[in-house]
Amino acid sequence: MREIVYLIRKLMRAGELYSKELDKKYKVSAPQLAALNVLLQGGAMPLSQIARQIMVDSSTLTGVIDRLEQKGLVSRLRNDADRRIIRIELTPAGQTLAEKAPPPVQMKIVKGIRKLEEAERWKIIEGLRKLAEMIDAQDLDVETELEVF
Amino acid sequence: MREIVYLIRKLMRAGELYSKELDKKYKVSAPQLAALNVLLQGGAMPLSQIARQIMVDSSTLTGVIDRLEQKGLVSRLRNDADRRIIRIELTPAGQTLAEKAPPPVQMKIVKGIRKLEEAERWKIIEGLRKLAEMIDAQDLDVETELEVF
DNA sequence: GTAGGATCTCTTGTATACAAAAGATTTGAG
DNA sequence: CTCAAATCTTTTGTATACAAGAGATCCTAC
Repeated sequence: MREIVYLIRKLMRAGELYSKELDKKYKVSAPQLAALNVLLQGGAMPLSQIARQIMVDSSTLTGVIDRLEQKGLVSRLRNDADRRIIRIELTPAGQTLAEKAPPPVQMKIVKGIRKLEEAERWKIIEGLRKLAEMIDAQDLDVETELEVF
Repeated sequence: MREIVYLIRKLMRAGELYSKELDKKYKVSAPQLAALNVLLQGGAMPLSQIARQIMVDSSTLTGVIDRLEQKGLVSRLRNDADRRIIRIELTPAGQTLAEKAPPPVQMKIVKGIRKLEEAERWKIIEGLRKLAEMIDAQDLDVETELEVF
């Protein structure tokens, strides 16, 4: 039980360190790469849609896109039909990078997973699913749960 | 495979939202509560030791402790034997809060886990362990793994 | 006893991350 | 048609988070 919390924290930390590493070598962090990948898969799209896909708040993504734009990897295009929407588009440089670079975070795990038996792989997925379900089922009500302690 | 990444991200996000919720209701975030709990268990100790236990960089923890100190939940005590070390100590208010409040993050999951069969619980732990091993085994070398793609 | 390395905390700089609210624009209700 | 609600992006404010390096202090080898 305590161990579960510990392990989750460990995964989170590994993800962060990985992102820094990526940033150092490729000048692109994990969230930035995630955005590029979404654009590579789905083509130009509004910021809000990217945010949904990578599960990040739009306000967070604004900054991420800013940095990608500064590096010339994406550009913002105003849509004349609906002027609220700004479509984010890969530049050629962004396209190249997105194609060349691996899916963010994934990589670290990918290599390890390849070595596992099918059964082991399932164990991981099932376990994570259970955790995710658990989190979905409960609303974020802190109060109620406190009484358990 | 993609699903694993998605699920991990989901867990991370749930953790963040949980922390904000906690902060709103108890004026203490998850990392702050984690620090308080370590102090409750282990008594007054230097910042670096707390950092190790909650797996956070010392430079990060400095800010966390600052905020706890501002709220009067901990205090910094200079050690005369070794003047580099500053022992962090729970104040009475901090002690009360740490005793009353649940272990951070844990809670959300705890409630769900209680409902699971032993076998299910094992599946989760085994899965997470496998992931964690995987991450330990590999160094953070981005380069090598890139070639796979 | 002193210089160099080790250890501990803190500062600086950058990047996430969220909520809340502001600003611009579109849409829908009446 | 018009005004309010909804939608989309940004801004603002706060909290993590890390690395790199600064500053203080201790310890060890010589």
